[in-house]
Amino acid sequence: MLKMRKTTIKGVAAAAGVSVTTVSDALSGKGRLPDATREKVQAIANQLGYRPSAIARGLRGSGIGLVGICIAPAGGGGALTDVSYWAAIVTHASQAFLSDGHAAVLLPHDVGLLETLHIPLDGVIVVDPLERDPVLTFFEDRNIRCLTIGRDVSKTESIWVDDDTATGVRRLIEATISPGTKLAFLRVGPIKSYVTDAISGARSWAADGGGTLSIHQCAGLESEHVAHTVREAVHEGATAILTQNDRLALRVRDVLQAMGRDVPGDVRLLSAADAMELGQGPVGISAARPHPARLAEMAAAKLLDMIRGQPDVASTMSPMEVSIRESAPLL
Amino acid sequence: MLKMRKTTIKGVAAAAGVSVTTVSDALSGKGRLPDATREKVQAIANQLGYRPSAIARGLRGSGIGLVGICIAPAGGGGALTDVSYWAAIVTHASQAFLSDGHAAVLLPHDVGLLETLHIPLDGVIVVDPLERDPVLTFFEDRNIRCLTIGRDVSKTESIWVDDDTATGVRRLIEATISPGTKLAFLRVGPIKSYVTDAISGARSWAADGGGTLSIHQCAGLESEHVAHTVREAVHEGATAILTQNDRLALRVRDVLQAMGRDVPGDVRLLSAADAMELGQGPVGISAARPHPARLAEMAAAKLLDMIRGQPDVASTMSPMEVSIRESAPLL
DNA sequence: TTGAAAGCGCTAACAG
DNA sequence: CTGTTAGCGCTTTCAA
Repeated sequence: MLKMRKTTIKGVAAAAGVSVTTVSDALSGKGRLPDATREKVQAIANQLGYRPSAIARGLRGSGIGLVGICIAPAGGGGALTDVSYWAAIVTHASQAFLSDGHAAVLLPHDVGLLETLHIPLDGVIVVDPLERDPVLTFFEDRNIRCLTIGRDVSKTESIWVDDDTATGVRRLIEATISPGTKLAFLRVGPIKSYVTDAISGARSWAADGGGTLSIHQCAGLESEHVAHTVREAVHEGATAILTQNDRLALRVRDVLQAMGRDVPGDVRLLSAADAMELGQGPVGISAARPHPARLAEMAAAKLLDMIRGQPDVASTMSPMEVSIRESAPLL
Repeated sequence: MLKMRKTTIKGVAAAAGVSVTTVSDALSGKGRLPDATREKVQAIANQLGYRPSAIARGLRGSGIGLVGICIAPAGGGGALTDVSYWAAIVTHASQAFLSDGHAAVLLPHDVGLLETLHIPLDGVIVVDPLERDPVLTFFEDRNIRCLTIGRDVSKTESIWVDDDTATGVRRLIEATISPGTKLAFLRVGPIKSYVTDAISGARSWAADGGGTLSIHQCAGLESEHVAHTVREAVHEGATAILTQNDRLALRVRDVLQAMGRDVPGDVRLLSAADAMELGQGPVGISAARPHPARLAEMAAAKLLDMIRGQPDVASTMSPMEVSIRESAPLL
């Protein structure tokens, strides 16, 4: 099979015996040509298998219809539930972009790699940015419109979409933890906005006389680290544990069981981020419910607005519901 | 803040008092300019925040470094396990592309949408193509290099990477189902190559005197449909059921339990596609193990070879292991 | 060692 | 109604 040069607009023009303008107009529906000409040109273009070059078209100005999705790595070697969160965001955002004629490019959360990429992006969504995230600076530097799901707490000027984790967590605690309780918050991995928010939710509960709060950092998601931290918390008298996320909650549940502590009898267990898995197993775990799909759709819509040059795009907090389960039933 | 026009190579040239050629050479390392000139130009470019336009660069020929990933929709409103399969493929393929300077674009499995997209693709991976998949024709028509994970069984000329489901399933059956057994295969959803393969694996087992095989089509994944089909199979005397995939297997397990049939006592249960979830729950389900991550890496590597113009890219079958669990223990 | 100029494929002014 | 022409930003001969 011969590798012939792709047919260009010039080829079509020649074959049809018209000018390139006529071809361009005929195919794009601009300029009112007589239907006869238009159809003739279309027929010939079709027959020649002509496909306008997206690159050449993009060169004239407006970009090429590409939007990036850049996902920060999860806390502890993401598997399980990060995947479904992540997948929900990617599919929903991507779908929203598609229905606007844009396509989503998967971007690495790594400036080194990003620098090698040279892709003409109309905008980017960064998911769960870290504190002072260099990736955000990267996009800022090249004037690429950027919107985050979750926030870089160090940036004030940025536009974002986020779950209202502070309020969600506070409500979750109020509904399930009796006043005066010693509550331990368990963190793990890099600082993301939802963690900060969860902590401030818990803090506000404590500050308003709900109880006392202590914060514990887990070295990792491995059982031994989790066990160590849980022991520490329990030893200090905590009778309720709030974990940063679902995976940590599952580990804590296992650890408590192994320690012979009853959930919720001896210790109540909560998670700041829900996931299907929390509903399964011996003792379902109460949690605040993030809405990745909704966030993704909002983020995509807003980013598209920004791309269209809309001036008044604002950040949005999305309210959370809570899932009450056996690990911390209603008071 | 002023919205100034982006600095182009011309701007840099003017600012540096040299020609555009010099700028181009200085930045791309071509043509042996004196280091003095080069550094000076680079400094100025840097200071002006100059970023060469990927589009303009691509216009000269070679494309822009984009590769598509196009995933066919799963059987019954994909959730659960499709997600992890899908995610493994997307992340691993995308990573492989990145390390070669390419970026992955998420493409819809829908020619209508694809037509609106106009993205300059160097190649595409289509995941789990359907029979006579129009999407494949679409890419073929525009001379876009295409490679599939799973195969379109109707296409002979195409290049693919696939699990060797036929052999895997046959081994799974041989290891767990005693000769002479009536085995029922349960299908659901669109025809994909792994289904065809699973069936031919089972057929070859039956043909070689292993037992008898009947094939049943489920109308959907809803409990009532599954229950209906299972009842049908059991009524015909089947004492072993092999399902097309994990989700169907989970449903069948529930249905059998609801019918008061013991697994594996009354009926042995197998799945042609493994997933983490099959290892959980009251009775773990034996299954053949697909390797999405490995397939994705192989697919990406091969596609990149094709893009580089390598002539001898061939299809590959990847061997499967099996997971033996309680639903069908070793004979 | 450097610069001028010719495109790459397409669209949008501007003439005819 | 249709054709000519001038770019879009860059790379790449080919001269100077």
